[in-house]
This record gives sequence, C-alpha cells and structure tokens, in this order.
Amino acid sequence: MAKHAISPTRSEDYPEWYQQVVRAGELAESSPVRGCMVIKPHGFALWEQMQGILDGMFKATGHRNAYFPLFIPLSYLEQEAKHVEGFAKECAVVTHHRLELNAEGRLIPTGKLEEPLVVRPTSETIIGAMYAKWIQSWRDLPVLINQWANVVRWEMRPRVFLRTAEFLWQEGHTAHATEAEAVEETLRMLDIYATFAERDLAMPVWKGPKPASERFPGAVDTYSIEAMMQDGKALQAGTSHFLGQNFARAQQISFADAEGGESFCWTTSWGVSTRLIGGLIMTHADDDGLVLPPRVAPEQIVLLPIFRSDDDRAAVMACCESLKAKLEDCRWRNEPLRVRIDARDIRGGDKVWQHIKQGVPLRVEIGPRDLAAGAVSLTRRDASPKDRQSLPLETFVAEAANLLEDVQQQLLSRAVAFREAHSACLNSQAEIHEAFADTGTIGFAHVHVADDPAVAAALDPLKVTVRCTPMDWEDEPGTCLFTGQKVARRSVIARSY
RNA sequence: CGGGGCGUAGCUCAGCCUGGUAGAGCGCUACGUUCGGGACGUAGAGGUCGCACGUUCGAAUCGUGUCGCCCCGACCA
Repeated sequence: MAKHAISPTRSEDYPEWYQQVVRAGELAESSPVRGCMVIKPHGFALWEQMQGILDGMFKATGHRNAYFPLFIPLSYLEQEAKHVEGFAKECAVVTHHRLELNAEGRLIPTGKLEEPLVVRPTSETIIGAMYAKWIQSWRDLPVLINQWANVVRWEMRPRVFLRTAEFLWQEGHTAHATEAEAVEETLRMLDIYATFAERDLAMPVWKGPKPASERFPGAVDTYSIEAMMQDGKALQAGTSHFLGQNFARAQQISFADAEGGESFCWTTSWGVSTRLIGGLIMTHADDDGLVLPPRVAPEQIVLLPIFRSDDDRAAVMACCESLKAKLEDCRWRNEPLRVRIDARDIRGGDKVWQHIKQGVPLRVEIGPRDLAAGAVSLTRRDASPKDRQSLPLETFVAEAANLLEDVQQQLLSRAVAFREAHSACLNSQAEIHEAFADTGTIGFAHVHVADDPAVAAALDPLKVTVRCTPMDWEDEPGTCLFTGQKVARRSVIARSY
C-alpha cells in the first residue's frame, strides 16, 4: 500500500501534485480541444454547490439573473479603449456561419460574416449596450443583474481550473445613478466574495484594492480577494470592479436625472469563476487528495456498508437506510445533511480510498460489529485515514451537524494558520529580495508600497506583484520601499497564479 | 509566441542507439479463495507504436514534415 494516495506529494512536485489531485478526485479532465477542460460530475457538483450559495447571496442583495449572448459584435469590443487593449490578444473570433463539403469530403467554412463576432471574454460591452436601451430615467436605477455563463479567453498556457481557454463564471453588472452608490455596490460584492470564501470555502482571503497595473481593462478601481495556496503563491479568487463612467460614456448609458439633466450612469462588474475550485484544492487538499469543506461538499457524509453474508447484508443495509433518513432530517447551516450510501460491489479498501481522494468530509463504516454494538465507525477527512473512532449510532446522529461544523472550522483555522506561518512584515528592499530569492517560507510579504509603476518594475525580476492592499488592516503609515512616497498602510506582495 | 522534453494497451512506461511488423506493471472481464483500511490465484479481452511523406526487401526503431501534450519563460480570472 502506498504511503500516500497522491504521487508525487506536495513537497516533491507541487504543480504535478495539483494535476494528480484533480485527476484522482475525478473533478476534471483535459479535452480534445486545446486549453479546454471537461468538468466531470464530481467537479460540476462542487461548482453547483458554490453556485447555489452565491446565487442566494446575490438575490438576497437585490440582484436578478439574466442571460446575454455568447457572441459579441467586434465593434462593441472596440468601444472602450482600455478594454480593447486588455482583451484583444486573447479573443476567439467567429468569422463564418456555414460549412460546405468540398471535393475531398472536408468541411470548409463559408458564408463569411459581414462583421466578425467575438466569443465573449467578458460581457461589459454587450450588457452595456442593452443597459443603454433599458435605462432612461433615474427611476430605472439601479439595474442589478447577474449572469451565470461561460467565457472564452484564448490562453497561451492553460492549467486546469486555474487558467483554461473556456471557463464558467458569474458576472454581475450593475448601473447606478451616483458614484457613491456604485462604489458601495463594488464593495458590497467584494464583501460577499470574501464572506463566501471564508465562511463556505474555508479559504481565508485578503480583500482590497489592486494597484493600477493589475486593474481590469477599463475599470477605475479593481478590488480582489487574494488567497494563499499551499505553495505560498497568491490566487486571485474573485474581483469586483468600479467602472466609473468609462463604459457609460463609451456606450452612452445615460439617464434623465431628478434635476432634469442628462447624466451618465456609474457602473460596476464583479465575478468569480471555476477557478475557485482550483483555489479550494490548493488550500485544503493533502497528499491523499481532495479535502472538501462540508459546506460545499456535494456529499457531506458517505455511509459504507460492510458485510459478508446475505444475512449481514440485509441488516447492515437496513441500518444504513435508517441512518441516512435520520441524518437527512438533521440540518446544518440551514440545510439538510447530504448523505450517500455507497453500496457498490467493489472492494472496501478501494471504495474508502476513492472517497478519500474525492474529499468527502465524513466517512462512516457500518458492519456487523457496529450493528452488534449499536455503533458506527467514523473517520474524518481532515484527520488521518487511520484515525477511526467508534461512537454510538444515536450519538453520531445527534452530533453529525456539529461534526460538519467542526471539520469546516478546522479547515479554516488550518488555512489561516498556514497563511500566518508563511507571511511576514518586511521593511526593506533587502528583506524582500531575501524573502523571494528562492522558494523560502515567505508567501505573502506585508510591505509599504505605493501604487506606482516603479514598484511593479522593481518587483518584476522577483516575479512578485502587488496583490492588493487589504482593507481590514489597521492604518500603518509608512513610506514606499521603492519610491519613498507616503502610504497609509501595508500591501500584500507575492508570487501569484 | 520563445526555450526544453515527450507522444507505444484505459493508465504509467520498457523496446528505438545496433530496422526483421510489440512487451511489463497497474487497471478491466470471468471464476475461485478472500474481505473491518489500496488482496491473491487461474483464465481472458485490449495496441494499424500521434499523423503524413520518405529511405529500405522490410520501419515503433532511420530521415523530413506536421499535429498534440507537458515543463520553464512572456500574458492573464
């Protein structure tokens, strides 16, 4: 028996470990199309859990879902200069609308489009075009819409979940009458992302504004949540953009204000993607594979019946069915527990390891011995696979929700502890160079840096960037280590995905 | 798009240098013995060796081209 289910381990080869976890956990596979992934049922179920929670949070803050076209007229993308610059290099373009068989029996594109269509890399422009039609009066505002969709960005170097040519996401697009309202919206959604990441994904994040060099093309301000992966690198896990009136001016999104004048709207956009799955993996998974926070685990508890004889089988299965029903009557964080009985006729060891690799939070074995004792054998995914405990069945039912909560908290506090252990306040250029010279113990450095191109240029040789300036941190006035400018507080700098 | 590596069974790979048209382990199927932490035995299925062209009596093996994948850079959610 291998010591670990995943080979190589994190310390042996982190990028390869990541790919093996994805594979062993049956989350996704690469596809015949370069840079695109096939999200398998377990991976998609995980995404659906995330979607469900986020969608509820969006709706609770007044947003409604809609759907806009996959194809964007080329001319739309040209409307906002910075936006063009940012996305032009990675657009898939549709130029034809028909295929014809040639003499060799090959299909040849014909029916050239008058105006090429861009497969959306993001939807600001096409949604803005509709908003320009929909919004006429200040009474029409705010417009608060979200869309769940796929987008395409033709990436040079794909990595499953982290950077693929096509990915799934949600993009919120809102229009407001005043700057203050739009800023408030931008920060509200940033907060929702941060809350979701920490409360539901057990993934601690720093949230705050990004420097100009890291801004969304066309935005006035970009805010992000940044999480630390187990190799110390930062993952931008969500972004919220204050677009000012840039798109409104470019697209004539205007309204008759209460004073009788004509004003441009203030707009925002914000999104999280299937990249979160990559973040989840690199935050919690271990050398035995996935470790899922119960809150988003498609199956929170798996019941594993163990039996040899037909008599045992009947009794054990009956016990499992009744236990499942009891557990499903329990609620944790306002939802019924998600329980599966895995009675597949495969070897017990294989079955157990499959659930380990898929990250199921709680495994419960029930065999004749347990039956006789009125007990169950419980193993937590956040503990060692050998760390199995027996407890009375009724106790388990009573404690199941608490156990899930405990696993969830355990994952969060572990991740927080990891981040703290790999973060440090640095106060000189020399310390920064030392910290990032090679793969040291420093992932995030907390430093005073100005929002200035000179900073990005100075950090570039170290492959380090300013991730964000966390808003939750205390003010701590200082001077930029690279430009000498006064800054109010520290920022996070790190290598990143 | 630059630099490096690799395409042989579902997976991981050997064979290639020194051409003679395929092998191992794992997985899969059946049966038996097993079974409370990745079992064992027996029997079996499965590959036009990425693709194309060339050299040759003969190509997985040599040459040219091409496609794809992985790693490192530049770019990005």
